[in-house]
Formats: sequence, C-alpha cells, structure tokens
Amino acid sequence: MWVGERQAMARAEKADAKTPRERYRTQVRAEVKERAWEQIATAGASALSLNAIAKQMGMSGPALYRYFAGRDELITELIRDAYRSLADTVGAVSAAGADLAGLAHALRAWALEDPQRYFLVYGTPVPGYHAPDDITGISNEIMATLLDACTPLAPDAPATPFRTHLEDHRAWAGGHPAPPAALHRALTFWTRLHGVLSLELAGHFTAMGFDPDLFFEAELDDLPAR
Amino acid sequence: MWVGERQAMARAEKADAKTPRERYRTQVRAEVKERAWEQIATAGASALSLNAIAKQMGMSGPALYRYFAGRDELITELIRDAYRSLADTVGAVSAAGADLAGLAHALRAWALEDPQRYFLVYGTPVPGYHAPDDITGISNEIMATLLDACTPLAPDAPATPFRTHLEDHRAWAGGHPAPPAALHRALTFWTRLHGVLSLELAGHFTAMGFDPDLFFEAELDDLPAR
DNA sequence: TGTACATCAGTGAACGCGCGTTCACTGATGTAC
DNA sequence: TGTACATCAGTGAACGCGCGTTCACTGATGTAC
Repeated sequence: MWVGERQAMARAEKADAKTPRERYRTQVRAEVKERAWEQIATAGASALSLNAIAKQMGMSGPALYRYFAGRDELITELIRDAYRSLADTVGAVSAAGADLAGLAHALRAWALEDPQRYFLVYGTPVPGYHAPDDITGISNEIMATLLDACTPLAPDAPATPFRTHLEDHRAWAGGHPAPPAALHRALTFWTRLHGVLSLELAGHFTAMGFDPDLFFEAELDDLPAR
Repeated sequence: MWVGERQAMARAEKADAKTPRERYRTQVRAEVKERAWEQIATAGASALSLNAIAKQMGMSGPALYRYFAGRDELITELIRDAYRSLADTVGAVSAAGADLAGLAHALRAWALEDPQRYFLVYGTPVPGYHAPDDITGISNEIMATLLDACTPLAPDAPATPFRTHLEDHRAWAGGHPAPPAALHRALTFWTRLHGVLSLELAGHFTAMGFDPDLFFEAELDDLPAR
C-alpha cells in the first residue's frame, strides 16, 4: 500500500471521535506492527528491522520514528500486544463458560495461529531483556482466568508437600481465593500444555510421525481431576 | 546397551595419537566454542559474532576462518555439541541404573547448568533453519534412553485412542521394542518436563514466589505409573 | 470566506557501527633429504 | 646434522552490507481569525 492510499483511507473513515490525523496515526502504527509480525513470522524476532518494515511500506526508514521511539519500543509493543491477545482470547472463552479443556483448545488454536507470537511470550528469553511492568498485569490476568477455571474442581484434593508450600507462596495468585489444590492445578495445566505446545510449534514432532492433535487430546485427558 | 557407548569410545580414540599441530587445532577450536558459549549465555544465540570471539581471544577476525568455514558452521557445531552433551548425560545416568526420576533430575541439572544451551536445543526455532541430518541421530539416541527407562513400567496399561494410534506411528522409536504405553509414557515424560523446565529457565517462575524445586518434584510425583 | 500561521508526515543525506567474508601476505613450524 | 622446501597460523587491509538513529528540510494538512 502506498502513502497516498493510506491517507485517502484515513480521510474516508468517518464517525469517530478522533481527528483525521489521530486516526491516520493509529492506522499507520497498526500497519507497522502488521509488517513487523509478518517479518517475525518469516525470520524470527531477532531479525526484525525498522528499515525493512519502512521499505516494505514504501516509506523511508526515518519516517517510522514519527510512530515509534525506536526498535526497542516497537518490540516491547509487540510483546504487550501478544500478551493482550492471549489474555483476551482466553478470557473470552472463559466468559463463554468453557471448562479447562475448552481453555486448552483455545490456547492451542491461538498458538497455532502464529507460532512466533507464542514464542515471543513463552519462548527463549533474551538475556538482559526485561519486559515492562504493565505486562506483569496482563500475565496475572491470564493466571486469574486459569484459576477461575480450576477453582470449582475437586475442592477436597489431598494435601501434598507442594500444595502446603503453595499456601504460603500464593502471591502470584493476586488475592484469588482458589484453594491450594486449584493453584497447583492451574500451574500444572499451564506447564503441561506449554510442554506439548512449544515442542509441537518448534517442529519437534513433525519428523516423528504421530498426530499432534491426538497427543494433545491425550494429554488433556490426563489432566488431574478434569 | 546402546549405540551411544561405542560412539563415545570412538570419539575418545580419535583424540589420541595426534601431531602437535592437530592437537593445537582442536584446542583452538575448543576455545572458540568456549567463548561462543559464553557469548550465547550473555546475549543469546542471535548475538553470536565471529569477530567478537576473535577479539576476545586476542586474534583478528579472519583468523577464525582457519577453524570454521563461517558463522553457520560454528552455530551448527554448537547445536550438535549441545545435543551430544545431553545424550551423553542422560545416557550415563541411565547406564548407572537410574529410573525415570533419576533421568528427570539429570535433565534438570543439565538444563540449569546452561539455560541457553537448553534453549539452543528445545527453544524458539529460527524459521527457515534446518539442523543437519546427523543431529536426528543424536535426538533418536536420547529418545531411546527414555524408552529404555519407560519400557519396564506398567506393561499392562489400558489402551487409549492415542496409544493405539502410536502402534501404527512408532517410526520415531527407531525399532525400539517398547509397547505403546511405554511410547506414550516417554512422550509424556519429555513434554511435561520440558514444560516445567523451559518456563523455569525462561524466568517465568521467579516473580511468582514459589519454589521451583518443589514444583518440579511435584510434577515428577504425578508422572503416570512412575 | 479567505488568509496567515502552526502542526506534522515524510524525505534524503549522513554518521558510526559491527557484521561476515575475501585476499595477498608474513612468519613460524613441521618435513624430507 | 644442517639445509631446502612445504605447510599452515595469523595479520591487516579491504569490500559490501544493513542496521539504528539524527538532522535539516519540504510539503501537505489542520487551525485560528
């Protein structure tokens, strides 16, 4: 899409509280991110380049500095959006009354939709990089959804060393009233699904020959006290 | 016993009976890799740079081309070494008679020793990169060790859809005579431990407050028919 | 309503950087007679 | 044993590249009177 066309589209949009310039800004920002995701999907997050995005959009490199303070801000924004998207996805499914299995399928669908987006959230960390604080909030939101789904299950689960440990270390639950067994179940749900999913997304199953869907389903059936 | 031991012996033989120049060569190659690992641990694999390594060793950049055809060959070699190290670690523990829990602890220790090395094997894949074929062999070796450990357990496990599916899709087991339930158990062992481990290594537990050791132990206790 | 001014998107040139990689060359080490 | 030659490690200059980022500037768009 070339520059004039974008401007024309922004002008054509009506009935918004925003000024045309503001609408144009958000639109360009969105397209920059769009191209960024494409680039990440193609060559990985470490290959993301502002200049390449600009070229792809038919603009010069420095133009993007009107929209992002720099490469780091763009990446941070993408990570934030990824978390946000996951939290929304899982939150919507939960609000629609899904059980744990429903959450699991939603999570898997979200991951398969864009594997590199999943890895931006749960993949190999870059040593030294620390995500901004507000992302912790979104992360807690996701956890809260899991806890909601786990709380009604098996309230009389037996105590174990880890569960009693969790009674004293439940800060991460952010005040959620889930019993220790539910906390444990949420953690297990999270880590086990991440285990299957990340290996599947990384392609470790492709050469092995079995059906990832069936394996995922089997792992779901084994979730404790589903 | 298995193929791995003979290969290890062959490698040990190869290190013998070398001319001084050959010994020097292997020594420099080893130091290059050493620095490479340090660099990866510090800034991640995508930041690995031949010139930086050379500078760190007090040589000029082009000197390294005596030892490696280029950056790609070095990275491939590092990945191979990582797989090799994991296969040897897990193979040695198995040869010493460890059970599944023993394997799990060895795996975790190996991962914690150098998280970025773990991620080089099981972390975010770089789109487009394909590991050379001989790595598949090492990967199979690791799987074989897991299968060895899983085979004697619960030979009369009930059939499930996935287990019957595995009966027809067991090529990845490389002719290993494990029954379907053992194949399933090996896969589950692998993915579940990867789930806990990779999230721990990526630092997702640190802000949560609970003790990763206890969680790992709890996950081990939940392994089916341990 | 038209005019004057302010705002802002986008450009092109430029800077400095570090990268991977090649090449012709020097000097040291090993080898054969 | 010493001498002549071959091998090989390492250097420094150089190439081309793409990156992030800054800067002064042009033109278009919005705003106030």
